[in-house]
Amino acid sequence: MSSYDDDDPFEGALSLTQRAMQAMQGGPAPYLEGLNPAQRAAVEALDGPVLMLAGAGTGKTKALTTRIAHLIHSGRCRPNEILAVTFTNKAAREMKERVGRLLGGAIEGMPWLGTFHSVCVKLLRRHAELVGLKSNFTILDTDDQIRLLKQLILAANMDEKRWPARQLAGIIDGWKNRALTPERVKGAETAAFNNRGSELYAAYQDRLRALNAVDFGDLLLHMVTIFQTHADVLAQYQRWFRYILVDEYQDTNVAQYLWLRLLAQGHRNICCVGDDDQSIYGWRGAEVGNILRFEKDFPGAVVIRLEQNYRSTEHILAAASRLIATNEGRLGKTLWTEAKGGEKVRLIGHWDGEEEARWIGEEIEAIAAGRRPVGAVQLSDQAILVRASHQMRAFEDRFLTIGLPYRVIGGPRFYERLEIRDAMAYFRLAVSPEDDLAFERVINTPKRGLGEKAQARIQMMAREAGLSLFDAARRLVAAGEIGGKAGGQLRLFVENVARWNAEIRAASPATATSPAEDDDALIELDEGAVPPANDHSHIRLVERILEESGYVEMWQNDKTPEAPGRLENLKELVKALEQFENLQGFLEHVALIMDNDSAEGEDKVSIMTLHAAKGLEFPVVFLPGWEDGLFPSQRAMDETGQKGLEEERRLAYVGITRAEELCTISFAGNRRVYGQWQSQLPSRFIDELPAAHVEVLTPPGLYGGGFGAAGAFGGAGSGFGGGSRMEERASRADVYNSPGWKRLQSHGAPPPRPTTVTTVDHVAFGIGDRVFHKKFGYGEVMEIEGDTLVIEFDKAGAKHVKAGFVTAADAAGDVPF
DNA sequence: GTTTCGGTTACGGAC
DNA sequence: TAACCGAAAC
Repeated sequence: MSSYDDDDPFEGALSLTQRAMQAMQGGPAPYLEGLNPAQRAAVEALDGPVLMLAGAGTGKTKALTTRIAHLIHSGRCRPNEILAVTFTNKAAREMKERVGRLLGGAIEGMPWLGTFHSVCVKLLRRHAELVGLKSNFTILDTDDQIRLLKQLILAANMDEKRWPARQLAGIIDGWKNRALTPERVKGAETAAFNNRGSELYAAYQDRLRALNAVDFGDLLLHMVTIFQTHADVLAQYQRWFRYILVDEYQDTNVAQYLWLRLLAQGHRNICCVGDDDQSIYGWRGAEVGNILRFEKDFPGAVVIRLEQNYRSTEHILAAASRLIATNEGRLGKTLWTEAKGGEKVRLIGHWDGEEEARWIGEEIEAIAAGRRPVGAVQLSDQAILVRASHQMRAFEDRFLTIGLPYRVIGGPRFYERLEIRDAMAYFRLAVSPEDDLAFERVINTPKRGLGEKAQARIQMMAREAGLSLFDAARRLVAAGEIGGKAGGQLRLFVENVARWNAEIRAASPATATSPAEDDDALIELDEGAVPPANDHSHIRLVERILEESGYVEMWQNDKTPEAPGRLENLKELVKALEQFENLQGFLEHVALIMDNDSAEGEDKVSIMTLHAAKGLEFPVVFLPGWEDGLFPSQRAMDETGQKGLEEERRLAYVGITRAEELCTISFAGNRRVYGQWQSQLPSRFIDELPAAHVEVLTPPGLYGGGFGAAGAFGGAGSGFGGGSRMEERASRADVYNSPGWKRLQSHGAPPPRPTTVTTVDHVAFGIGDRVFHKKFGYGEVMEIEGDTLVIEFDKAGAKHVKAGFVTAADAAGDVPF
């Protein structure tokens, strides 16, 4: 065990321990103060299996991080002997920071705190050869995965249209989630994917191995395989990881479950934290059963419930609790709060989705202006949580129009963007020219005249000679077998890649191909992220790669409106490299990083899906689109029936419990679905809200104000408003019988419109009118040709625009509505 | 080899 | 509706 005592990789860890020891000599652990009894119990039950059932907003992370601090502080183990896994990088980061703060500022020193995937990557790099890989394997993302599968489907002579690669990817992911290797699948599920599923799965795994690559599912699957087939390796880690902690346990799939169970088998020092009511990832393989079964898996487990909520008002909590109570098979928790009073959950119906967006926009502005009885007035205190990402558009459109700053969380991610993936492929190729997938991606990007024919020749040469595509290309160039312009371009490409690679090797000879192998000492540097002491030569190299490859030039010459943004993103990518010591470290990091919460400081409204909102909280929350079919989602109900409906209900529960002070649920009577207008029914979940904790608002645009104000939802005595009857629930029937409701549904073919809002379609514009366009901004009408206007925009210049896309800008520069 | 066209599909999404 | 993809047109 001397290898880590005198080596420096653990320096952070040791200093953390030392600091903890010093703190201990100073008296009892200070961090234990401020915990409530349940939290304290969860922190102090250090040995043996513990299940922490932590309701929304009950201080789960506090308990978890304090527990880690306590493990270290009490001398039970060193930081590097704790395995702590989360699902997202964000959660891992937050945990690291908070543990560090508890123990006095150190954030390094916990090499095994990370996501399931990042921990598995580290382990798998160490034991790659046991599953036929080299330790420098690459990690494919979904995009690469699909392209690979497409090739295999075509190779199997199947019609890619009838049997799309996406679907096969889903099937294979499902198998991997359940820890099924191709051999295990063979017997069962032979009917999958036109009876070819298991065969294609096997072919895919072979192909991955040949490429020295893995997909995300493999990270877990391979480790489970290794643990199951190499008792010595498993035993080594069982000894090493003396304490195991798992966050969001309700979201674990079978593979993760097996992985954890194998590791915990010996000492059983495993603490799982979760909330069965917040299990919302069943559709991607999560098994609520894992958490429901914990006490059976680990007999004698201590079960601790965190039920005191510190986040929401009593109305919000009551609404959420009542709703979730409809689900069956819960472990059961009773959330309570000391907070009294506050606003009731608000409910409002709208004519259509656009009006809903308009109303929410106004409401957000009213709150930001302090015109609503909530303490929070920042835009960043407010969030809109939708069921499906396509719902975001109505809000984006509206907010662009009125100039309300917003931020979409979890949209298309930075590292998934086309230009970033292209650039990354160049970097991958420079680091390892034998990366065939990277080669394929950029060989003709920018266009080098190397089309299908030329690429087929490279492929053939590679297959015949057993070479990588790059080496095959090099050989073809050397032999002068590809002539003309293409030949010259290919030569240039090959020379470039070879040169870049040589420079990388010269810069860091040790890491270029074969990482040091020291299986005994489980020593790991913490990620590739290294602060200063960095000459930034790799930054200059990367800039040159982008220049010399012609990639930057390609976008500079591109006249499409996206091009400038893409160049901007490339700059950002180069900047991100500054955090890393070398290119290899960066590539490793990026493969597992999916969140991009850059520019968090700005004051903007957040828009995100309910899934993305888990773990977050906001003073003000809007929950639009509560309509049957949309939420609960028809697809979820079709796929898994009652089970799906219950998961949707948990999603609703997650949504409501994100709110601290004010929660507003809304629905629309009409909505466009796939371009078709449909009339909608309010969500059945609205029936399940407790009337006493809900206030029904009157929608705008309904003359007479009958809806809500005059007793919609039953008025006093039959639903909302009957404050004394906690158990009384709102009913959709109340909605239908209300005078306002009939006006919320359209009855004919024409696209519905809010009755009292004037649309601009038929507003006649004149030459010289000031107008507003949501993309181009303000401008002046120069010419009119039928319904097309020629507008000189202040910022964007002259454009031809259909009249329907602009609104009249009044003198104040404001927008109508 | 590249661009355009037309038919199809989409709307749960972390790593 | 719009975005995407493969096939036909250029």
